Amino acid sequence: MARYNPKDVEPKWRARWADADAYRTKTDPDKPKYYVLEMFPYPSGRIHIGHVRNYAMGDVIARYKLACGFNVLHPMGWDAFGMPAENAAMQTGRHPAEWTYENIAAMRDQLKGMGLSIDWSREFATCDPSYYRHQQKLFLDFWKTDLVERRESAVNWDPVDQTVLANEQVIDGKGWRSGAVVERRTLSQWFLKITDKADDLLDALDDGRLDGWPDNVRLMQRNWIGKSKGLSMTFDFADAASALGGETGVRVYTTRPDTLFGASFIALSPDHPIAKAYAEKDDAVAAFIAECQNIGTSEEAVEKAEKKGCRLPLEATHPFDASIKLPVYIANFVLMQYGTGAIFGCPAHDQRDLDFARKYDLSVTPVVLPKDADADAFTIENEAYVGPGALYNSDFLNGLSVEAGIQAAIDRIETMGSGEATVNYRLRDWGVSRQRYWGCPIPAIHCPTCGVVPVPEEDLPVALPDVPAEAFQTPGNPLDRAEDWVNTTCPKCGGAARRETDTFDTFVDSSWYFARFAAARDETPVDKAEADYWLPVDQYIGGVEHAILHLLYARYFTRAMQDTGWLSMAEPFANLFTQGMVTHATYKDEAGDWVFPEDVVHDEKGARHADTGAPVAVGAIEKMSKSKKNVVSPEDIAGTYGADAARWFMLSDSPPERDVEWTDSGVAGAWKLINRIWETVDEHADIAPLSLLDGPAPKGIEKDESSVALRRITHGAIAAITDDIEGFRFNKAIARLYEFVGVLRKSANIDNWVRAEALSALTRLIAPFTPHLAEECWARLGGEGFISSAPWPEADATLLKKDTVTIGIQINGKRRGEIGVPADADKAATETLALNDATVKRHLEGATLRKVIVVPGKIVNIVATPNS
RNA sequence: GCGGACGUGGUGGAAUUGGUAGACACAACAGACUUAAAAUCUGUCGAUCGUAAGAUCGUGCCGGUUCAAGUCCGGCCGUCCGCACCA
Repeated sequence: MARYNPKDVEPKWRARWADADAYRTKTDPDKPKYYVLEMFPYPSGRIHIGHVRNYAMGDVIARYKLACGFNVLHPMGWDAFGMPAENAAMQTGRHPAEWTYENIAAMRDQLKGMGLSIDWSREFATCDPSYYRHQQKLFLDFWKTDLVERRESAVNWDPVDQTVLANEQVIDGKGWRSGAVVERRTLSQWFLKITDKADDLLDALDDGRLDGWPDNVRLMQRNWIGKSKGLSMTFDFADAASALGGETGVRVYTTRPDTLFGASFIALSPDHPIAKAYAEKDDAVAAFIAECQNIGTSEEAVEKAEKKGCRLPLEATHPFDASIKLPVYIANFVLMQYGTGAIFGCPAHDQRDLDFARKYDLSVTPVVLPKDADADAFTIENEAYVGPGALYNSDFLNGLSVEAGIQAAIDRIETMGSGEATVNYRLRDWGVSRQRYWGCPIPAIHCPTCGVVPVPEEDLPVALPDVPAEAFQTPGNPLDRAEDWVNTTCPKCGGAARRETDTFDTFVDSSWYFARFAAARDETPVDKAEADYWLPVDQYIGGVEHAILHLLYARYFTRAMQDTGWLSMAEPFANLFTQGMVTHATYKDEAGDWVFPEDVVHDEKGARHADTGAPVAVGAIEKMSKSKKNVVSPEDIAGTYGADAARWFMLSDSPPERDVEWTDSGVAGAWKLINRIWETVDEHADIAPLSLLDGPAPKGIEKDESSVALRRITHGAIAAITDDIEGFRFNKAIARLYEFVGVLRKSANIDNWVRAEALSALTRLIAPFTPHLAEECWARLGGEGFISSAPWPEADATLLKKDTVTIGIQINGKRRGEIGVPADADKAATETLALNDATVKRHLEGATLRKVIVVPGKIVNIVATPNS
């Protein structure tokens, strides 16, 4: 008997699948479709064990649905634009395109080595001009449809690298790469008006359209959109004539208009136009604003920053009581981007306002009285009261609840004409401009005469100019310096003009790739009829780290494509599964440098370096990352044990949504099982081939106990594993397979037909997990064609019913034994059987029976009290 | 600070609606085979007591509901994730 050798077997089957074009998908309106998609990878260089987990999960679903008779689409491509390619260009002097396409080639080979059922004919990279030209077309359509806006916006500017940085790239107020202090600059940027769709993006989270999404992702999106209902209102200036900036009052936004009588100051954002007007006339104000801008936008900075303000020579009149004058400050904690960029401060009921009021010695008037509190004794010390209660100190609002007070205050302000109920979102419009070379060029032209003009469609694509690799050694965007490319003529007036040199945020690239996979056409972004057949994606699988941005942008983009007539649905992903990360222990040597796990040995003295013997510190178990060196190469594993073993291990033990720690012993366990299956199949191939199943079941097997027992196990396994795959419980499906194999190996004297039935089922059940092994087993058993085209096994319901069941017996809630009862025994019969059980009798001696609770098929609980 | 998830043997984890806690696997230990080792196979494996039958305890901690709680409720403790000066 030959030992199973994946090094020969796996490439053989992959070659045969490829020759037969086994996973090529065609649109077929007569068949039900199923679109499985895993988030496409960034071509960083090598595939990572996390990719193996992600794509193995998708492949299980794809192969399972294929076996169930669905027309399955399971494509793959590359999210290929982005910063790492430019960083590599800076470090290695290689052109981003060269680096990227080389990585793609290497990773494609690796992925193919996993034996995934992917339709490779649909592959593309987002950096292919044949992809991004359509993205440019979509953008032009969005522009025409008023989904796009050009607007000034503050950005983090790195003065050394001369580029815009994302917030995540600003560390302690400094550029992550250059270390230079980041400046805030205002640039004209392109925006997609996602806030216009905020309500629908929010509604869809709860109205059933996204029932196939995990609750936590929906919640994160809800919080991110952050809808709040409140009041926008104007506080008039007491001496409007002397106010700078040409305004007679200031507009504020509040969600707590019920606390208006507790107002003690007005605060403006340092970026507020009125603040800026004063800064021009007053150096102290200008200095304060400059100081605020230096704090930076990072979270830590914001958290530590003390509340500070700068008093303006200005007072506002209280709308409900003209005798109350409120001082106006510029305050560092007020954000220009949210609401109106100005607030009224009510220190008693807002912690920030209270901190500010204490610092500047402003009045603190409580206006909400907690239930059971005494109005005379209730005071605010250093903690604002934000809970419910009854309004007081509040004139016409007195006695109302917070909710009723909010409404009453809004009504009064609206009647007075000085404000109106307003909805605000935390979500901001999506700035898509990046001052980068390696991205999709934004198809716009700047003309000194005509302004910003769209590139005519017939001129698409606006292809990236071929700049030399050395261009990346100079700070700044190489596109700015590509004079031949930048200088062009205006499509409107024909005069000299310049191209837009910003490229799209790479999130744009990944916001519609799923549609392109399904319905690509050379001349249009998608074919609508084909997109209607395939979309939405039935099962989308990826990391939870994309729970907010990518998924929200893709949802927005689908709506925008609906508005522009390219698609006919709003939601791109019907079902979403977020899988956990693959983690591994980290190691550091005495110098504090990371050490690869393969260089670490464990002995009685602890962890040491394999070569030097120097002690190594064992660090936290973390997500595998190159920088921490805690990576395991999938190629090594596949080389030793085969792709099937790697896939099997990645899916066993841990629930798919949870993080899994990589261990070497785990893969060895997978390898053992693969061999056991092969041996079992090989031993039976001649005596129990699949051809036996062409004939009818032998007479009398329904009376043969061991045959019936094995058939029950076979059909029980089919039912349970099917259910587990449907529910993404791959770890449980695998546990079931272990059990099934264990029983089958010990089935020596059972009828061959019954064993052939079990082997047929087993082979088809493992096919989604270990496709190469399954094909080899299928062929060995004499199966016809690929197992990938064999139908999924069906469980025989009559074999799932049990004749007798074992149920537990409790006495006073404690388990005292178990009995076998007929499966259809009623309560009375079960109770009689239980009470006649010897153990039960023994326990009931000297006690009085009080009550017997029977849950048929599950448990009997006998309540008794001792006689004393 | 706000929102959410989770906490079960030495380990990963099962127990889907309250109903026999610990399936399946890893590690460990013992045995078989072997000159030996590896591989493979067999067995043991929550804790305590007991030769055994069995008994008692046991799902982060404290309390509650119930005939019955890992599961439900209240209060703590801990870990992880998301958001974070959002008015």
